[in-house]
Amino acid sequence: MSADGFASRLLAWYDRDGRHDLPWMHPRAPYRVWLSEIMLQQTQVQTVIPYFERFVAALPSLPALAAAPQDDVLALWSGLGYYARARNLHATAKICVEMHGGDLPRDLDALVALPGIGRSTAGAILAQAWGDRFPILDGNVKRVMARYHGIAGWPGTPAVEKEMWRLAESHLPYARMADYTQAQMDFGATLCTRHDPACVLCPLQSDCAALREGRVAELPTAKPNKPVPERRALVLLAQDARSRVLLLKRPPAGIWASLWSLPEAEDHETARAWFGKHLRGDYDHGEALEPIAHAFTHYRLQLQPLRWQGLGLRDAVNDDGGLRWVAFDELESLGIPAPIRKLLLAIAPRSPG
DNA sequence: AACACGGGGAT
DNA sequence: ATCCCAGTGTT
Repeated sequence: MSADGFASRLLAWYDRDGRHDLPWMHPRAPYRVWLSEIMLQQTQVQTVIPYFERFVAALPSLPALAAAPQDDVLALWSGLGYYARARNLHATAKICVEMHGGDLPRDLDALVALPGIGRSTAGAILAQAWGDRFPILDGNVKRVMARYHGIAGWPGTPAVEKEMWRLAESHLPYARMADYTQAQMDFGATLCTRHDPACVLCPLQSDCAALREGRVAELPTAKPNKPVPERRALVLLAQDARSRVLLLKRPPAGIWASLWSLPEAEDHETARAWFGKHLRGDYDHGEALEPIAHAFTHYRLQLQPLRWQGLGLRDAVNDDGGLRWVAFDELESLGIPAPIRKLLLAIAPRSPG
């Protein structure tokens, strides 16, 4: 074990107080570890668990994922956010079937070369799936390193991050790498938390710089914040005589890439033009529904839905591959942005509200 | 170095 | 309201 006792103390804590029953641990197979690590990027454990269970039930192996249609993968991801993760996951599965015999490569650089896998995720996969000796540097480890070593400066800056990689590497044990990796994440998520960490219970309290210096609350240094812009848009909620809803597949890049959503327009002029080109009916008969406010990390979005019923498509646009009438009972099989899904469920027949 | 990329939970 | 989370990819 490393000489300073960091890892051995963390492992002893993990044996008693860590989480040993997370779904991706039983079995702790490479495919499941990989999937869990991707889902857990910027996403908390309790959010991920039901998505993970549903995903592995539908696509239990890497080759099964590789063979699945993209719409199926996005439907399984729908509501989890950061949909590039799902597209990269799918792309990586195909590459692994093509180049690595249907398995993930057991090699750091080969993993990092795959879409959606950076250095931290690659280390987490190698350590948890095979016990290989690589560090991770996620938000938990950054927080623990900042406090334990008294490192000031936002961890997103390259200089701070580089120093933290070095420190994380310096603590690696020579055995139990899978448990050690899980231990760090459990420790950061449940004891050395962002707010009100349980320092009195901490196995590292005797050597923690932040605790010694009374800087626990101010470390790690918060990200400098900037004002977030607001964007407004109209969304067109067209229904046909059978109450089906007209959905449009979004472009493969940008926000909500490749998901099915409602047609959007910047203003009424643009909306009217789009309506006239694609639909038969009277734009001015649209009913304005309650606006939807949706907050992203980097901007706020206010959507104003306009609803029409009993419409038809113009004959000429039936071949448009990105447009589709969708019945309410088909919604669960498609990848749809969370606020749009919520809106559609609110107007569904026999729905609450 | 800064930004894009979702959604939910905590305060 | 605001922050931030088991980050990565693009510019």
